Amino acid sequence: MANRAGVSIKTVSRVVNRQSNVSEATRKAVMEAVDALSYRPNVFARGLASERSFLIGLLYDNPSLSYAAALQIGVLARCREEGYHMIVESLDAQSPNLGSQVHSLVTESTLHGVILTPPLCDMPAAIDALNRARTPFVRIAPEKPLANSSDVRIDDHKAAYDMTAYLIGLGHKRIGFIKGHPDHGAANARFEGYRAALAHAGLPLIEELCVQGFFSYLSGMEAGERLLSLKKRPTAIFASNDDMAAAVLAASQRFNLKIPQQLSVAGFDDSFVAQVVWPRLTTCRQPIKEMAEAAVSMLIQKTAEDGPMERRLDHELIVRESTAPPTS
Amino acid sequence: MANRAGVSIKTVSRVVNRQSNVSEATRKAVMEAVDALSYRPNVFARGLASERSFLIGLLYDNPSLSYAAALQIGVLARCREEGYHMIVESLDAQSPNLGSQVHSLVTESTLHGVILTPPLCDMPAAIDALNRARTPFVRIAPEKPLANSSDVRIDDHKAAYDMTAYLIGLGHKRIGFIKGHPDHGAANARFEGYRAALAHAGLPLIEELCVQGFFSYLSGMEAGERLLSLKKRPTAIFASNDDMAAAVLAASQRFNLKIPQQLSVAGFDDSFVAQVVWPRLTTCRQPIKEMAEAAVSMLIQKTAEDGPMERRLDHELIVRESTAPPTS
DNA sequence: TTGTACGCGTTATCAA
DNA sequence: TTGATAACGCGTACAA
Repeated sequence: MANRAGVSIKTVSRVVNRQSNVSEATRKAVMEAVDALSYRPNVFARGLASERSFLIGLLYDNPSLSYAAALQIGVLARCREEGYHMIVESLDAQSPNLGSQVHSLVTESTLHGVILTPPLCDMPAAIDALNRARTPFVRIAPEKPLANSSDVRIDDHKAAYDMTAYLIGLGHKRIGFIKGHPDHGAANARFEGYRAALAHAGLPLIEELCVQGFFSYLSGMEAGERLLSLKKRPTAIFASNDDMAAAVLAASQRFNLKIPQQLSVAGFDDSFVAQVVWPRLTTCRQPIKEMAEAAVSMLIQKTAEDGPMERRLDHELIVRESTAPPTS
Repeated sequence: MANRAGVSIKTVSRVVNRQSNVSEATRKAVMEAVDALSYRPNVFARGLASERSFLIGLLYDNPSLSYAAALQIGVLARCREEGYHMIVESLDAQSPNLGSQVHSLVTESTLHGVILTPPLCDMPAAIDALNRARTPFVRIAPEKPLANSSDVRIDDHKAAYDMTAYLIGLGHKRIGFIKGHPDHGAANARFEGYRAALAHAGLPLIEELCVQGFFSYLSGMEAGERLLSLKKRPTAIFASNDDMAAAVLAASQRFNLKIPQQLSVAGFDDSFVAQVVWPRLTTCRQPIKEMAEAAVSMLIQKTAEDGPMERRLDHELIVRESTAPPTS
């Protein structure tokens, strides 16, 4: 114990926890001892004795690794600043016992808070379990706001609207759309944004130009091939994420289409692949790291019962080489 | 407590920990109660009372997100099977107080074991700290074996040798090589493998064809541009990982080079990008997920003091569309 | 095969 | 402002 090295007994606790009621003199003495012995309060003892576990749970079931990885960077950064740790779990959103899995998880570890990523954030079973365990959570990019629940998101509707409007502004009239995974709220919002932009420009929504994808590269490939096999193919394709857009790029190679001369391709997320494929993707940047940081901050501040908060961050249209005016 | 619901008191502990000395009858009774009350032993109480924390730490400082992400999938899978949890921390390998950071981390959390990824696995400060805290650890793809330390790896030397030999077999004689980050042991092993294959084929090692990269896309881009600007440019380029190989693909676009007709490109890892770029990359598959699983298994088995183990997994040459015989 | 007492390192409560 | 003491929920050692 540092108390021996210092002067007092478990006033150490007060110092470590930055409580008041400590004289500057003893505080200093304790801090020195802490440094000298490189003392660190044991996480388990803390967790056991108090409510505070200093553990943030990141729960995900996401086909896109890059999305989850980017999220983690933000979570880790904030955790480090605040002396928290991140524990990550992958769950199957479709599992019938998702609820009990989540419940086990949080009661087992008495997590300080949980970050729910899509599509988990829209699973009633998960949310119920969290509420039951009285564990604070914040949802990332959920389908719709929920009473008594915090979330952080971008305006997916507007983002997709902006992208579509940009393509229309380029002169495109036949714009294909590859939808995202139907379980993800953001996917639907993006499709609605696309529709709204078409409508606003007086362009018809053409059924055969809207095909279902699932955010995965493979699904993007299939969707892309279907769109490019059309008798009247689109002059531009807007995919709901970058992985699928990259797949469209690959598919267009098979059809011997020059990008962007014969086909414009746009993605969403501005993930790593967007900058790695050739031509680089025009896309919509989602500030994933910042979203993660905001989520952690909300969880930590939540010590006081402030009620649910919502935080909406800005997206950004990133124009690169995969889009251009149609040639015809 | 489930004991009330069941019959006995803390025989629950025995059942939960799968100890012997429990009659089938009581075991069943307890299990039912456990299910009924959805009881979960508290991680903190366990960690405090025993040595076992059921927490595996994954420590990384890796420029490549995809590598870390792939690793996590494997770790998570094994953890789930064994009832462990994964806590991940990102560290700065260059930080002067890396040692104390690692030390804090493990003493704070009494981690059951730690997985050290490159380049952390070759940092004496980190290893010392772990030894000091008497925390078991296994190193992924370290530079060289260490006394008293477990590791899991592939044979990077042979893998690079195989790839180089494949390119030579195709007829290439001027094969550029983009090195990986010098802090990563695997990077050096790969370069040596490349050299050995050249030597074995009686081909000279041409200085200007070997350029330094750092595993990042950007560094691959710069290295690629340098190689392609050469008066006598190589007919093939072998990059130490896929991110850099993808960058070479992009760079070759600027030079108006057709892949693979005018330039063959090979990568390493078989990461997501390898299949997403066009043409898809010929690469060397590293079973990252399996390596991670093996690492966790070693950590968990290590309950008994078996001494250090080494595990070497197989690599696999994956030939795709980015390589072909030279045209000249 | 099962139960009892004790302690793990910290925080919380209440006195001093 | 500080210090004693009792939890926190479990595992371990030993007794029954």
